[in-house]
Amino acid sequence: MQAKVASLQPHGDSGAAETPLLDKLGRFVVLAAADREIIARVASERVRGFAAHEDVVREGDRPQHISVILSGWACRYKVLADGRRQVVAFFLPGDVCDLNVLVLRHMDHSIGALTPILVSEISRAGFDTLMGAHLRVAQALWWEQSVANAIQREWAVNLGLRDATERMAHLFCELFLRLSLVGLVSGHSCEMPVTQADLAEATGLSPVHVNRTLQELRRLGLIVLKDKTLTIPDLEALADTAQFNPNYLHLGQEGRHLDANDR
Amino acid sequence: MQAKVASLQPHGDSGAAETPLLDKLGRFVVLAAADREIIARVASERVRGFAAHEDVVREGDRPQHISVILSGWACRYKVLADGRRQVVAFFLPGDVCDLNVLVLRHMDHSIGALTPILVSEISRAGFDTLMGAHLRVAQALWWEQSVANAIQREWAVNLGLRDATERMAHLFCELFLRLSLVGLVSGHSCEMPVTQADLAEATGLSPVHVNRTLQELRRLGLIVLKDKTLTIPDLEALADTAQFNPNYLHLGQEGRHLDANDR
DNA sequence: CGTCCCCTTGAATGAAGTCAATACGCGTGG
DNA sequence: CCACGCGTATTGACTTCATTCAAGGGGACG
Repeated sequence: MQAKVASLQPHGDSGAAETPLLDKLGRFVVLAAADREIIARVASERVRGFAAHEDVVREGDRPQHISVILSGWACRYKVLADGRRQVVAFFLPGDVCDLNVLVLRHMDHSIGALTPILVSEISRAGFDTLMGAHLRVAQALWWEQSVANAIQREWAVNLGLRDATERMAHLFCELFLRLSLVGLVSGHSCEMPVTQADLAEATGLSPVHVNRTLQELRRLGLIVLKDKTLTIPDLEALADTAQFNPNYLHLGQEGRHLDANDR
Repeated sequence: MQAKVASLQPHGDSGAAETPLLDKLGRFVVLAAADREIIARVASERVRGFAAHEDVVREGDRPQHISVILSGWACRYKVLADGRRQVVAFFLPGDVCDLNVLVLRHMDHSIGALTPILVSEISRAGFDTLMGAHLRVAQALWWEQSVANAIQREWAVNLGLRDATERMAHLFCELFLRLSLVGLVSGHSCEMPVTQADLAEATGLSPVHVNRTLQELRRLGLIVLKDKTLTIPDLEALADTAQFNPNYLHLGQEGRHLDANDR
């Protein structure tokens, strides 16, 4: 009755945690050594750290660079005039924060650190290098951006029609798979370094109800969450209660035909 | 107390309704005559009609072309295994349905007509022509895509933290401004050719509650909605109750510095 | 040892959903 | 011309899910 969850197995814990971006891009296109080298170089030009709760970019800013998360978690959020906050995306290691700041000049939202983070700041010039010099890299970046958009759409679905339990379960499924892409799950566990209040802002629930929802998921034996560590004993089962369909993450090696070595 | 709504005046009813795409793109970059000509040509190669409620593309498909709405309204939606539907975007005349189908091969959602529509189907080849031949056009398409993503984010905010009244009001503000971009508002009125059930799927509310919410907005004198026509007597007032901040639509002529004639 | 942050729990309230009945147009065909 | 059916809009009564308010507990850290 549930759509196929063929690719629910965590993906490649092969990836080295130091190069989450390479891990991710390499999952879509087959990068040549030169490609990998140039990504690594551009992405290490300027590295910056932020403390938890610090803003990386703020609404209204006109950033001159793109940020890539190297370690830690961040989020994209918007604030209404009366202070209500909604997190509309989580950024995990390897995620590119905002490719389109280069075309939309003013930020229409903010990006904040959820935990202490390290980000690589890629300048316009560095970006042009990436996009121009190597076709495969440009394609990979486009793909990463497209997947981010797809995730954004799925969040709308999550907020629009899933109840609290499904919503939390869905978020956990997504984060678990995304973390597995960059080698950050081990066995059935991954880090979950955010507070219940953070989860509340991401799911549109109240902190109190997040707490109750987590207890419900625990009671059902679907998750173990303790000491900032999430364990999912049975991912299929969790996916089932979440009505989670991983297709929107486009994990299917869709771009593997774009092989840098096949010319 | 409300963020500046400087650009709340409807934009340029100058645009001819026959060329909504040109209207929109021309709002970002200044297109040369040759640019306009090539867009018009590519966009008129293959035109197709769909009846209301017909699907333009379905989840799982691998479309070989990009669709641009010429007339009528469509939507992007997702369906859960148990049949629950969530609309995650409205497409109005001039909107490009999905630039990234060219990189993400399988559709992770469907696109359906809300009213009878005419779409222009741009093939991969036509798309390459657009992107390759004229830098300005490529930039304009990127911009259109980026704005679409920004809108998607705002929908998440809408679903996550606004109550029913604010949510409906917000949707109306957005649609009104987007329609004004393509010359489809006259005075304080625009078409609203969708049913209350459609609005329900877009706002994550039940049809019954949409009805009550509409009555509430009418009672407050914020909208007149009758015979598929929406009239907003006081856009500022509606925007205020919606906590609507138009910045995410990026109406500010941000790309006007990209002038095709300034070389 | 106190303070702060985070998590937890309970009880009361409220917003939106569900169910069900009714009403209104509108086109179709008898 | 009228009866019928269908999709859409409306209304009322009841239920449910989630929020709010308020209080207490536990651990980390100065």
